[in-house]
Amino acid sequence: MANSADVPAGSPRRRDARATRRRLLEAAADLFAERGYDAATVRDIADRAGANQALLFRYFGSKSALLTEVMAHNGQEQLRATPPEKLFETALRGMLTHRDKEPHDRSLAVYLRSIGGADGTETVKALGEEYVEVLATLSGAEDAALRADLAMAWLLGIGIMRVVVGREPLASADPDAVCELVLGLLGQLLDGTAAPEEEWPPEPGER
Amino acid sequence: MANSADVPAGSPRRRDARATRRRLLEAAADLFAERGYDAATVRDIADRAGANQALLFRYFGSKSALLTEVMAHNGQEQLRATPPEKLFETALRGMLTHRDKEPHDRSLAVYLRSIGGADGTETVKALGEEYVEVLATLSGAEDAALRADLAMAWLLGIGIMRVVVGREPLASADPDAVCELVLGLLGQLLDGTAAPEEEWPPEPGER
DNA sequence: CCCTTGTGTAAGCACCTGCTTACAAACGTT
DNA sequence: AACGTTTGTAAGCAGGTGCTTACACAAGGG
Repeated sequence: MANSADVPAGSPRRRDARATRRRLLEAAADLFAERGYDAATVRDIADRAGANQALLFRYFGSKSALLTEVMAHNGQEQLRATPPEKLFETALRGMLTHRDKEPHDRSLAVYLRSIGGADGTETVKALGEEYVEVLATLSGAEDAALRADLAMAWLLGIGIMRVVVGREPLASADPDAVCELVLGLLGQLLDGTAAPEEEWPPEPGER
Repeated sequence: MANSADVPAGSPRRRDARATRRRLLEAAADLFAERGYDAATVRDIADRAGANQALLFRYFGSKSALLTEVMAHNGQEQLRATPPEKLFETALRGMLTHRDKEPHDRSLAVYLRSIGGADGTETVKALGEEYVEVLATLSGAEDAALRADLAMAWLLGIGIMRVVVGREPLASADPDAVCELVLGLLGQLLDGTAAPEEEWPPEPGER
């Protein structure tokens, strides 16, 4: 942007802190999503960014601070740009259409691959909490929070099956087919029309 | 009996390879379940077993071989002792009534905490495959395998939410309440009676 | 008794981890 | 040109990892 004109077009600047910082952020998002937070090393991140790892610590302070920035940058755009009633489907489709090439939202992949980890996963858990809070607003049932947890659990499980385990036929299934199966049942769950007892409540309309 | 008199009665033998081996196996099952495979170190395992870590490698060869033996020992008992139609509920209740003190089946906890890991998780994935195969036999639907995957995904997600994330209110919810909510919907899923919005195409034969 | 065998132990090896430091080179300013 | 600041680099540190080696001790048999 505020680039000087005396530099040849191909190489904007040889020394550009902001570009390096951005490359590090990008590489970190990639590797966190591919391997999870713990398994992605700062050396690998710096290598993929074509930078020295000392710069990573100069610009971000620590590996966990890097994760925080990655999640803040990648994560909450989708969350805030999506209306609550579309949130689940959007997130589900985001996972189902997961492609490594496209610049898709990596926060879910980071979340899925980092949950089991030991260190610094507070940041990723925070993202999950935001999701489940939005989900809870969709249910009028008395135990809305529990139902939202169960919905989030299914979303999480489907993502793990698909992205990290890669189980077939789920991993290659048509996203539309999966969505139809899941969203129908999830609607029942959140609406409270899923009858716990044997006989269904005759009046579904408490909301 | 064949014990020398100068040894207290409680300790049968001071040098007992099989007892040591068993203690190592037990300690490994505990720590794999508590922290996941990657985060559990061989030093911690040996310490909890009250043994030297060199013995761990003498008896098991490697850490991943230890995991294999733990999963083979702990895992498949429940799987084989449970009739298919009860499998899902048994596994779900096993996770919901998760207590660290009781000598419950740890294989599910190992599975949940080790999935995201990088090394040697092939063994834990194999257990999941056995589960999903049994689940698939419960469904008469055409896409039984996909439905079984989705059921397994929910089981997995609920387990992760409960034992690794610890999200409330799910983590403290009454197991019966959760089972009622989940099993009802899961029955629809596997039965094929879960109807999405539109009516189903009579021949959904494309992939 | 010595000698072999099985069991337990301490120390170490090679490597990896996040992170730091000392230093070189490019830049902006004067 | 000389300076201080910013950007980049190489080397290293302290701690941890899975795993190995060398060795002490107990048993049991000849």
